[in-house]
Amino acid sequence: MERTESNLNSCLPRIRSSFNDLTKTEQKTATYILENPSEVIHMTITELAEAAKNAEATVFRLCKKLGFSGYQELKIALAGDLYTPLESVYKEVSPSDSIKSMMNKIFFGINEGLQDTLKIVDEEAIEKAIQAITATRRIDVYASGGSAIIASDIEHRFMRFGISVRAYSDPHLQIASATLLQPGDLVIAVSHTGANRDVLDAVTMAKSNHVTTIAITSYIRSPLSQIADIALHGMGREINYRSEAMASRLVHLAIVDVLYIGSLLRQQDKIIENMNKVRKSIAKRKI
Amino acid sequence: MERTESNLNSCLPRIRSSFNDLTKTEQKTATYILENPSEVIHMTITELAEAAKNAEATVFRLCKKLGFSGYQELKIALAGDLYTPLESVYKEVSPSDSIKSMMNKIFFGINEGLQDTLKIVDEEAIEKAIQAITATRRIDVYASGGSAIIASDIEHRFMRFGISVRAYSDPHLQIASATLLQPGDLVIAVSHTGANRDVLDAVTMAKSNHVTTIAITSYIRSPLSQIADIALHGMGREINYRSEAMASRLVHLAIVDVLYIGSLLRQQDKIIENMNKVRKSIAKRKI
DNA sequence: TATATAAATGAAAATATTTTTCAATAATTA
DNA sequence: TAATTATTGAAAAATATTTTCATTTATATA
Repeated sequence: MERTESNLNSCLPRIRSSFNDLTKTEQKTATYILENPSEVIHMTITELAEAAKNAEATVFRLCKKLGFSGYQELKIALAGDLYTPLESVYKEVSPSDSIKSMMNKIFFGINEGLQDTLKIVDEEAIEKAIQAITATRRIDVYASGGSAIIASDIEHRFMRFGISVRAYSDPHLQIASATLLQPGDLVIAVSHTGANRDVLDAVTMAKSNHVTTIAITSYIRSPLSQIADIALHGMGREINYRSEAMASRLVHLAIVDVLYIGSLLRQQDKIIENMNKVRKSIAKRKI
Repeated sequence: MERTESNLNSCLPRIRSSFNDLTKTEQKTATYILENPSEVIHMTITELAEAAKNAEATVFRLCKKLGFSGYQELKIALAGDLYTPLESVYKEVSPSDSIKSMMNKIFFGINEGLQDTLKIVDEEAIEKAIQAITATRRIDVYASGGSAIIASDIEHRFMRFGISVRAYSDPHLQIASATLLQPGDLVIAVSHTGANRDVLDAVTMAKSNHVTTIAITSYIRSPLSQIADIALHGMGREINYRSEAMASRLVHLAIVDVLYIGSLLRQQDKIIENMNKVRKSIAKRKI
């Protein structure tokens, strides 16, 4: 999926999110920028190239790859980043931390992930996703491993709309469901890495059936983002303690919230009726 | 290129304070910048000169006069001025909101929930919960509805510890599992309201089997919090659009992260402790 | 008011920076 | 291994910037 040029408002999160897709020399430059952002905003492309020990052309290609129109745009975005208070303090959790301190760091990391997501969000893609959701009668959700709970959440949430929503974490069921989909149906695929083979296969199958596909991943240039019709990214900077894609799943859930509320607002009348029904039934089970 | 010592974070204020000292044409340019800052950061000096209807040299002189080393420095400073931090006023999401604005509000609401949780957190309870988790060999997790995904997440996460963890969202299975639990086992019950009858029944049954119980809810005085041995609360202030416990489930997941990382760190302690024991035993043998 | 002086301005030249192109090299695939 | 593709940097081309300088405009003074 291609990116729009309209929302280029942040540089560092973008670099982090795309880092693995960069070439070796590009990574050298990217690292230099990540480590010396406040120097870079005063440097010419020639100076940066020299500092990062490669050619101007490489720096320029990096700019393009990150979605900027050129070096100037990157610098402008970087300057904006530098006044983010969040950029500053990020620490690793250590065994000697108090409970309070540990919680502080974990919660702060989550919030950072949310903030970064806000910066790199492709509003147009969110808009398209919401439109796709409000237009469909059936949603199949594919995910596995840690992302399976995101899929369950999507199932649980959108079910209230009265749409048929089903989450599949089993690869065979994913393919089976994808095979049976028809134009007008919708697939949402969730994967932290965006490189899960089973999910990719299922999405490919769905696409061959002319089904609209939405991807939710943490990496902009992941294979899943590439093949999906609509790609959404949560920038989940991770707490560095044996992180198991921790913050990212919270960020992905937050994106689900956005899709949910967005869809709700788009088709209030139809849905609110259903939701009230559901809420009343549930209330009976409560003391 | 020459370095500047100029303070970056002050282009617009600097223009305002120097405005009266500027010449007529300089003021024309200054006015244009004041009125279109977000355009200017993407313009070349030639474009700005044309837009403000005067020569490049004038624009350049303005830059110098304002204390910048050149046009680039002015733009960088301007980009810094322009950075708008996350909306601090929390409002309800409305259908007329843009995608960006909606996301801002939702993400901000989540962060507020996290911050509030930090404020009211019972560190002692967290500590006890972590101890209970690291001490047990079996965890059964009860939840239903929207909280079921929290339960799945707990299952998925703590499984990696090598403990037997099983999440039950089905009321019958919850009761069945609670009936079979034995002292030393652990129950974690998750419920947003803390008033789900089935979960309450299962927890009561578990307690009658002398099993330690941990509750994760959003309400301190909920029935579930009252009967559980250890009660954890996520303050999930909700986004006010027909919220179905939205932010709260993210906050609850964040609490799970805290328990997970906390347990991980404690186990590390335990390993070091064991190593010390071994070393001491060896020392004794040397007497 | 006319004139001298200083300040302001823009056109164009001189620099500097940026993009683009392209050939060489490295990596990958068949 | 050969063929193909991707990566890279040097250099050219295109743009952008700063500087210079002649001209214009304003200001002060006789």
